[in-house]
Amino acid sequence: MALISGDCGINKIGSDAMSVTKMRNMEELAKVSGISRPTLSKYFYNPESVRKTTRGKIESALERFDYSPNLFAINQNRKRNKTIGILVPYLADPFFAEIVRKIERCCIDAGYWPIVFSAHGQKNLENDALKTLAALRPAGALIAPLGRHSDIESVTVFTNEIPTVLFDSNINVGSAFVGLNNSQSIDLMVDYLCRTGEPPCFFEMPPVNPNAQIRRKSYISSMERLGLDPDIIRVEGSNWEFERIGFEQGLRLFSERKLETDTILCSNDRLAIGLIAAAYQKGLRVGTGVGCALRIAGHDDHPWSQFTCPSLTTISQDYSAIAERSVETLFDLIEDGQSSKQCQEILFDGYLVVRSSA
Amino acid sequence: MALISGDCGINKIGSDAMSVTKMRNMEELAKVSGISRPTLSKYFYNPESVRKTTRGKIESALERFDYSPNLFAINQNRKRNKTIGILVPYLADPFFAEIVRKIERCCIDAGYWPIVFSAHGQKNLENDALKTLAALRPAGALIAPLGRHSDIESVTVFTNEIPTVLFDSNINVGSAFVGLNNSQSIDLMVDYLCRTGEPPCFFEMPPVNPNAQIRRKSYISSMERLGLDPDIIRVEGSNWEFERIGFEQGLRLFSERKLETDTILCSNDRLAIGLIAAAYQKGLRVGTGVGCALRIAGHDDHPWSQFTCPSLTTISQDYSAIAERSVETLFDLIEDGQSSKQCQEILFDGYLVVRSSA
DNA sequence: ACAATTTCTTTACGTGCGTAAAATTTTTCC
DNA sequence: GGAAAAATTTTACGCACGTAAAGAAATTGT
Repeated sequence: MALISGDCGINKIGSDAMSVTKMRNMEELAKVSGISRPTLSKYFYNPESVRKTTRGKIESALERFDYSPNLFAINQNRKRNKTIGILVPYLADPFFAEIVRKIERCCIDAGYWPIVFSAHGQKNLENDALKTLAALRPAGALIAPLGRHSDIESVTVFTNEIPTVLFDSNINVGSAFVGLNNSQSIDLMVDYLCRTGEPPCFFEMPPVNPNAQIRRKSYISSMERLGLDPDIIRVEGSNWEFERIGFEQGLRLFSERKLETDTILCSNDRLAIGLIAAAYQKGLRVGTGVGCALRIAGHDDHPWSQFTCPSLTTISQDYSAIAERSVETLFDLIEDGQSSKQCQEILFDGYLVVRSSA
Repeated sequence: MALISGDCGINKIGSDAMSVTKMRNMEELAKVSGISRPTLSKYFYNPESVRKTTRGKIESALERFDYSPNLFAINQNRKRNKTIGILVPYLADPFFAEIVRKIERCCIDAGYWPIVFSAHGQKNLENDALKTLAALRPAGALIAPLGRHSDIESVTVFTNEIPTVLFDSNINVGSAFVGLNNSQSIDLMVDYLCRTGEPPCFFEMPPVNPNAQIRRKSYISSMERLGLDPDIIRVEGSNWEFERIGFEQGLRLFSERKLETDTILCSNDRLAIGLIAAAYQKGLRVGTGVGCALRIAGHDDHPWSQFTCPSLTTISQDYSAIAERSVETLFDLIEDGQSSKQCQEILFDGYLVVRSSA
């Protein structure tokens, strides 16, 4: 695949880098290289597809003349184009930054061209991104929807046109979903916390997406299964500034001192990061050792949860597995012409990462 | 600008969203709407540019028929296209995630189409991104280079073809640079720390980019100006996992107890986050109050530096100003046909954010 | 109601590439 | 060395749009 990798295009010979003349299009390159344009076209699609001697001629021409095919022209004309759209709700969230990074790599390795969009937590931006994405007529799309704030109809319209795999947050649209088995993971954590200390209350994230609901429900059923009373701390706000929410709600919570347990299970790590900051400010020591007033657990294994004070006990999502499986599923969908059954759901188990906070 | 915003394209009327028939191209829409294709083309470039009655007809057709112009075709054919390439070294770094977010917004508001790339900290990926970007023949590009690991020649070749504004890290290529006045900001911090306690040593970031060098030099001259001995703690590693580096080097540092001052100025916030975690683990209390063993200061006002324990005293970069000015400068460049003088440098002053860590 | 102006339609060509089919050349294989 | 197979060239068309020019239609101002 010559789109991104490979040596074609930019000449990198030291001193005469500036002396290579620029080719305006493939036609010009055909003239100066003595190779016909259709053969060049084949070469740029896949260098291996032309005879070795021809390849040699082309590549030596590429050293003397600066040329790279126009991406817009390529993608307009290919029958099945190689663009993959990626849309996440909030790219500044390291969870998404990280998983996008892995997805991008999978796409590039498979010879596709990933284009990344972020909704920045806003519904209208998500819709805009969907429109732009549709206007690109990509081969497929990987979408982590905003969730509750998604315009379901826009997403549906999109998935009707473009083969789409949803990930992270399932809004039951499109042909497949890849995500975490929240009920398993929450169960695992509740179990661990009850085994090692007081049963946890549940510090809820703003209900921005279905995961919020599923995690709350899982917490409740896990507690009931153990014969315990669920205790849920609801939070206000519906934006994506989870650390701030955790921090501010935490300050209030600790001031009012109305906690009935010393153990708090947070709906996600970013919330826990804010909560730990609030506890620190209030002089409450977090952890499992002597002199600790509070245990705090998170969920997601956020890239920085190992650097909180104390380091955060949490549930790890297998980023690589989710990324790889999402991409694989999408490629299957693309090949099948999305004829397959409706909304296949693929869930990965989370695993417990015990650190110092609980 | 109809590229992203606006109502054209996806029909959002509730019940009959599925009943609208899809137009394959502008020609088809012209037939069913009774408006000629060139006029439609004008409309999609700028809806205001056609008469109101015509606009009404088009928009009512758009409600009955699903159509949005093919982005690849548009960008292939426009004389001056509306694509803006954005390239950052590491998108999972919230600093870049945040600034990209702001840059994107500026571009969209100006009617451009931003496409984001990340080098993920790797030289070869940066080169790949530059090639892909060049193949898009964008109107312009905003690039925060990797820095020391950038392939200067590739970047030079790129900037010779595409109007480019560099930001964050200046490798003296292209027509303009927008960034922070590091020597001013470090000076400000050194001054503050000396005024309020022991003079700081300098915890260096891996020399991944020129900022690392500039900040170190600034620290040295600030200290010398105050008649003090600079004390630099060098770190190993050259990757972008700054928290980990700060944490591991911090553990070693605190074990060996060879610090000659209780005040550490970190080259950036991510390093400081790791360092604070190390101090916590070693039982060293960070802050300015009684019983504190250590003061730690950062640099950049990382989005999460307010949630460290204790919250981080740091230098704030004005993200919005840098983003806006970069985009403005680029647009000037695009208009001028990049005829202007060589490598104009625009620096913003940082300002001190005093929190609890120092 | 008329000319002047603006907007629209018609027609036609350009963009840079993909792609298909037939003709030609080169390579492979026995 | 000749036939079969593979690769390449030639020719031609398609894609979905931008854009330009000339003429027709609608609008404006008086």
